[in-house]
Amino acid sequence: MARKKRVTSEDVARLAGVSRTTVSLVLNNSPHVRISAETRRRVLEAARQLNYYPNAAARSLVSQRAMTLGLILSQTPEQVFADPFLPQVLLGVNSVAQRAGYRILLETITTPDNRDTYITLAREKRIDGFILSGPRSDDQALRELHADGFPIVLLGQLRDTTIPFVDVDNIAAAFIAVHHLVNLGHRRIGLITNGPTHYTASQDRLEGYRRALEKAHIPYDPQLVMFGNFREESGREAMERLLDLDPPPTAVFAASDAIALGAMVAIRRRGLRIPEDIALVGFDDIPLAAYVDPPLTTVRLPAFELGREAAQLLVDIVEGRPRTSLHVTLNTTLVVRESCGALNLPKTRRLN
Amino acid sequence: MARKKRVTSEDVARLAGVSRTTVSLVLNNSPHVRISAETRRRVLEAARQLNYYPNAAARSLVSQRAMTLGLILSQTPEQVFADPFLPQVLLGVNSVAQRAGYRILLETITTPDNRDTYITLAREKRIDGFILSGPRSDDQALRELHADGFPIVLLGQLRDTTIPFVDVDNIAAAFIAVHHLVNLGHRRIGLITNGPTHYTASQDRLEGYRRALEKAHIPYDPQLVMFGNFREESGREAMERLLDLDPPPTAVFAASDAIALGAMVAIRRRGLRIPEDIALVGFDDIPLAAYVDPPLTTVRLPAFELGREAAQLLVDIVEGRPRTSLHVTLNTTLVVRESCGALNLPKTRRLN
DNA sequence: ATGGTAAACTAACACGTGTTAGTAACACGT
DNA sequence: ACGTGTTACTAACACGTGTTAGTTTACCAT
Repeated sequence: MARKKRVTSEDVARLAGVSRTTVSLVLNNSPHVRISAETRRRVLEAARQLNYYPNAAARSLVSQRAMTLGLILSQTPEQVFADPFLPQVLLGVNSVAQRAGYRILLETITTPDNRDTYITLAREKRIDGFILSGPRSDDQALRELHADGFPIVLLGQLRDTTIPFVDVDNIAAAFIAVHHLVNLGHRRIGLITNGPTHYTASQDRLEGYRRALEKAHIPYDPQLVMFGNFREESGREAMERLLDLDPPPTAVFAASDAIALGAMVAIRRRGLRIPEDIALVGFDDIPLAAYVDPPLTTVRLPAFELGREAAQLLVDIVEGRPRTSLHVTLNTTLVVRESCGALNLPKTRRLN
Repeated sequence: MARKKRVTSEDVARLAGVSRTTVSLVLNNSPHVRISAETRRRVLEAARQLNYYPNAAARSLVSQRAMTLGLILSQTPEQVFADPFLPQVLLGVNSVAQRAGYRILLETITTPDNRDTYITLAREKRIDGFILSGPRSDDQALRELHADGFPIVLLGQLRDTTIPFVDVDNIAAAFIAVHHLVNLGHRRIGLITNGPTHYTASQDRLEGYRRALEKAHIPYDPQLVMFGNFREESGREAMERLLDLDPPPTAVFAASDAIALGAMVAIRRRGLRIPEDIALVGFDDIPLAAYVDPPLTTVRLPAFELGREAAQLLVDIVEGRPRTSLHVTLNTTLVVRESCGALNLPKTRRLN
């Protein structure tokens, strides 16, 4: 007996004995319009009774707003697969979006050639703006979209553009990490980057490393700098090359925890101890970091906050709210555990 | 000089010198209609030249299809926060959705009272169907939606409904895990559930445990069964109570890796060794499992496949494709590492 | 010539909402 | 009586597309 026909505002109007316009005005709480309390009650009652929900497509067609934000992950499948921060970033984005009445459309761009899928999303007006994680500098369509005034927020940076972004201060973070090792007395400190230097983040972490050395009047030695490619395996290989040096470094800053994990494997294979023979500091604070043996000293990435700030910035842009700055840089914190040697624990074995 | 005005199919029609209908027919490759090659070429050229993208709202208004699927995560914030499978499930869903031309709208329901947000999503026709992870049996609105014929696929199960689902065979998985311990000679095997038994998954894993004992003619001893609440902490406490038994079990099946991790802490605090004093098997195969000391033997959850199958099932339902079964059960695999004692490794210390 | 058919295209409606411009009714001050 | 303003409401347009029913043109068999 259930009406299969869709319920429209027309039906609500008829039941309440008013016009469709009045229904719209009541349901959207339009200001500048005074509707009598009695009429208002009748409309709301009719809507409830008919279980009326306004059609989203019709609404966004006329209002020119999709009330939807895109979250675009531009990463290789493996990167997404093992991304321990995705849930946290997502929650951060969600917390803001929900309050502001937006939904989240999630898209993963696993190969550069289907990058146009998020351009389509924007051009079709299916989303009002998007957050792009992992922007690539060769993305021409992205620049065009930005030039057309489409709201975009990057998670990460594109140095040669003015596109709004939210990012971590990688230079400062790396500086603090390396400075910490300097303070512990190390003078021969190796670096394994998390990725190639055409990635802004990798480049910045290298810069932070250099500045920390400079401040301590330690000459920069290119031999001590190795380049990883995000994968654990590359961290292991880089560490092996560092250990082959004569003399090897006494401490190493691995610019990602994945790299650090690989480095730990290499160090152990040589029968060396952490932190006694080689002190190690990572970057990211993935969940694993606290569990490895010894627990990894690392730089904590404020994943939830990154998502939250990016969403807030995007919503502000979409809604035309003025902002003092369109570039947000968040601070990191150094989480001191045992791999750096700063904590002198009783010399009994940890964990068992 | 760029036209700020939106480009519509009207503009394309004008430039190509045809009617708007012809533009639509060409762009949508409508069958049953024969358009001359020359006209077709002119239309496509005009569309390209004007950088035309059809408006999604208008299209979905008239077609009554949103071409969007919802992915609803009904979990507490902490659960989402630390969910190591979310990225994989997402990729699985994405792989199918992308091929079928659907987008993914992601919603997280962190408290039971904003559960109506996904009902709204459906009623507003913003999505054509959804995948619900973590359904609760007291969700009345969900049942109504299903009764109205709205396409829904559960990730997990709701036993007293006929709602389509994709799930893992928890009974078989637990059976295999416990059977493995039996094969290793254990007769006094403890169980720590991952959650309360009103969760279908928890209940099923308990059932698998019972069946494995039954098959080995080991009497079921309620004293050996403890109940966790998903959190690591609860695993530690449960394990302590198991160790207080006289005699304590020689092996324990922890029905989630988080629980197993907590159990490991408790075991070590007593100065006992894994697997020599207590053999341990977990469930989930989170990334951490391979890294803890000793590496955890556990049941691998096919996260990517769960997402993929759920999406495929949902797309089939939405598009009215006939399916032989609306209930999909996926198999798990037992990943044998060292915590169960099956691998007799050289007695040197692992990891360092 | 004529009727019939197919190809190629178009006019016009439908989808469901937000909103502007307008109207009727009424109160009120002069 | 008359203009002015306010209240409470409605008619009608706009949003941009898919699609049905219909029209014109060209071609062909009789």
